[in-house]
Amino acid sequence: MARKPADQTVHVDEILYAAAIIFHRKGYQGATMADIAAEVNLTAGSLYHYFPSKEDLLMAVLDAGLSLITGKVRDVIEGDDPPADKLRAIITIHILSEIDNIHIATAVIFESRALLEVPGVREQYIRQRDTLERLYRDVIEAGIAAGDFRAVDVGIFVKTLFGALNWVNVWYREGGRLSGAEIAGEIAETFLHALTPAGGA
Amino acid sequence: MARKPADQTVHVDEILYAAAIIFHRKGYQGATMADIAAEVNLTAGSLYHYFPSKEDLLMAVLDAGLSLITGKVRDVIEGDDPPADKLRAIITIHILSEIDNIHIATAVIFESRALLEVPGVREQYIRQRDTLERLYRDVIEAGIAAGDFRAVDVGIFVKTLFGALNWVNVWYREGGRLSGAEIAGEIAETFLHALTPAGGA
DNA sequence: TCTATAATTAAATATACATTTGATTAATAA
DNA sequence: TTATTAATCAAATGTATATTTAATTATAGA
Repeated sequence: MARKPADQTVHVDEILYAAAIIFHRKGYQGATMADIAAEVNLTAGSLYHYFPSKEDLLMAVLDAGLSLITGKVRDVIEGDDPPADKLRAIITIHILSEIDNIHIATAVIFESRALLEVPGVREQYIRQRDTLERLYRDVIEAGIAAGDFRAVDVGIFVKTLFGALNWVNVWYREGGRLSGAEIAGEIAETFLHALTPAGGA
Repeated sequence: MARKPADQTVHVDEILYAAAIIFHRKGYQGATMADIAAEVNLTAGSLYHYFPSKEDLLMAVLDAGLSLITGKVRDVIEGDDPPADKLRAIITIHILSEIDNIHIATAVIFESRALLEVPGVREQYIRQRDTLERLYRDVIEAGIAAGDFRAVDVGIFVKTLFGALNWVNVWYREGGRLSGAEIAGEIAETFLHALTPAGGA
């Protein structure tokens, strides 16, 4: 036994996804290379053919997760709908994307800390995270400027919103009382309401 | 060298606090008993004089954290102020307590996952968490019943709120732009606004 | 068909801990 | 004072696990 037939060969993306699953289940430090390998029917050593180290594997997962959400949010934000519509749309797509990629999304939230000490990686991660944050900030600032939103502290508001969005990964269960879309709608409504100017509808 | 003079002797609570610091810094799995011991000038083995295992140490930290917040919130909730005042007050005390005990609070949020597989502990933890959640639910339901709040989905709303509150631990830095009280005020305002009935002030 | 390369494995390396054990010394109670 | 107990340590134990190595086999291209 050595190289497997072509149709059983594993692809990098599958390993990345398997890693996300295991990181989600056991946390980065609790996950073993053997766990991850088993998820794709390989042995631990084989993973090194694809990733130079466990740390690199985590980096790849985090990068994939942040890029994914950022990409989706950015797609939705194009155009010139009013800020309220944009905000509702990005909150919705953000939540739906998370739920749809819950292993990767949860890894981003919980396991990024493990890399925050690795210099170089840290900056890269923070940059990516700030990029996403800025998309939200811009929409909210535009809404305030237009008088559509109440004048909140945008920095705090965005952190608050992100906390709420991230936390969805923690409590969401498939087949629960509400669908992902319903949850997204409810949460979007909460934050839209929070921005409604005094006296507004 | 063996037993230290009485005035240098370490107390259980100090170990618990040291553990919280290290768990916060490295995560439960990344923390070594030696790290924790070093924080109180002991050797790893000595910790077993106080806690039967690393897992028990984590349990103690989580328990302390949840009890702390629940206690503070419960204190504030007594009396019969209107729901809006109560909600503002508990959000505020919740955030201030977290910030004031950031190592323990962060451990509760990030490291409880490590114990969620240990049966017995899991139920205990979930029970404590639900107790806290119920305090919030009750206030919000009372507000809705009184017509002071808009009729949100209370389950989702509370999860959303908790996500936001928990996340404060992640981004809060001492000496930042705003004080803890200002942050708490801003966040409380956000959620109060979110509950304002349509047409209300 | 032959050859180079890619994918894979089993087994070896090396280390890093959690926990245990058996002393050793301070404090305290008798 | 003297025994008992509490607090501590250094050193052993044993295991778990990231990573490396050397071999093996499939695949694809010439």
